[in-house]
Amino acid sequence: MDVRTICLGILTRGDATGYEIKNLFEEDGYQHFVEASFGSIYPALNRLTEDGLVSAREEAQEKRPDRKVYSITPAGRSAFIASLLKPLPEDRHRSPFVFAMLFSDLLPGARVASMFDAYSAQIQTKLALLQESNGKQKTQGEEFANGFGRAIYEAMLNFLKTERAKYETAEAVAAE
Amino acid sequence: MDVRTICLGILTRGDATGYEIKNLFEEDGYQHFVEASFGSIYPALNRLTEDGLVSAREEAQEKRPDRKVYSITPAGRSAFIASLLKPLPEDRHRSPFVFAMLFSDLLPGARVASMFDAYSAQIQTKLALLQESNGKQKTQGEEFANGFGRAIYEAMLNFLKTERAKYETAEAVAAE
DNA sequence: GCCGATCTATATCGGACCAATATAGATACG
DNA sequence: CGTATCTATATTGGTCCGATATAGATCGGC
Repeated sequence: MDVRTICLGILTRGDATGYEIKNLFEEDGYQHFVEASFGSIYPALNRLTEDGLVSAREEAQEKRPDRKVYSITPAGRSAFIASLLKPLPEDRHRSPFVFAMLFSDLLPGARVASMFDAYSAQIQTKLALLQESNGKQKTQGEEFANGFGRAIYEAMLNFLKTERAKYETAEAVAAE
Repeated sequence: MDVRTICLGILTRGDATGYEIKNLFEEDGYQHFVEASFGSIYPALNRLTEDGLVSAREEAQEKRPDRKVYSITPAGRSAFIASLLKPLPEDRHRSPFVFAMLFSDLLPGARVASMFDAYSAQIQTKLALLQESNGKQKTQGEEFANGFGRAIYEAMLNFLKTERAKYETAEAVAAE
C-alpha cells in the first residue's frame, strides 16, 4: 500500500491536513498496521492534488501556521476503491528483535535477557494501547483491526512468557 | 536492521554469495521476520568489502556464472556484535489487508469475502512452511524464531476464523 | 514570571531499500 | 525441441523514511 493510497483512504473519512494524517497513525495508531512519515505524506498529497484525486484549500490561521486542508474528490474516491479491488500486497513483518535472537549464541547472556525484556515491555505497551481504544471504533473495519491487533500481541506475549525462563534474568546477571 | 547488518549476520554462519544470502530468506524464510532484495544485497556486500568487514574471493566456474563468495572478517564479526548491542529498532508490521479491511464498508461484500479468504489462505501457507521446517533448526535462536512465528500465525488464523462468519461467503455471492 | 519542552504545521534532502529489468549459459520438463 | 526454471551478478527508477529546518504558541514547572 503506497502512501498515496493510504492518504486517500484517510480522506474518505473526512478532510484533513498532512499533519493530521500523520497523527492518525500515532494516536489511533491506525491499529499498528499502517504507517507513513511526513517525508512521504507531503509529497504524496502534492501529487494527489496534481492528479486531481484530492483538492486543497489553504486556511490562513492567526497564531498558528497556515493549514492546507485536503478533501478527496469523486475521482479520488473511485481511484481509491479501484486500488482496493486489485490484489493486495502481502504483509511484511520485519522484526529486528527476532533477527537479533537468531544470533543470541553470539551475545552475552545479559544482553539477551535485557533485549528480551525490553521487547516484551514494548509489545505489552502496544497491546495496552489497543485495549484502551477498544470500544471506541466507529466502523466494523476498525473493530476488526483492533481485535486482530490484540490477538497478535496477546499471542506474542504468551509465547515470550513461556520462553523467558530459558534466558538468564537481567537481575541475576547484574548481581554477579 | 539495515541490509549490511543482515548480510553480516548470515555470514557469521558461513561463507555465502549474494545469491545464496537472498535464497536464505526465501527458502528458510529466515522465519519470515527478516528480508532483503538483490537490489540492496549486492550494494551492501560491496560496501562491506570496501569497509573491510567482509572479504570476497571470486570463483570462476565452468558451465555456471562466476561466483563471488564472501567471508566475514574479524572486524566484521566485531561490528556485527556491536550492532546487536545497540538498542534495536522496533518491529514494523505493515498489512495492506488490514488497511483494506478498515474500508470494508466501501467495498462490495463479494470483494471483502474473497480478500478475506485469500489472506487466510496466505497465512495458512506461511504457517505450514514454518511447521514443515520445525525441528530442523540448528540454533536456539532459530528455534525461538520458528516458535514465535508459529504462535503469531496461529493466533492470526484463529482470529480470522472467528471473524469469518461476519462476512458473506464468496460462494453465496457468486450464486446470486 | 520565565525557560525549556511540546505542539501546530509544512517542507526538503540524503540515504536506504525494493521491484523490475538486463544478461547469459545450464539444466530440466513435458 | 522449445519453454521454463536455475545459477549468478548488477543497475536503475522510484518509493519511502529519518533527520533537519523553520517558527510562533502554549503549557508546565520552579
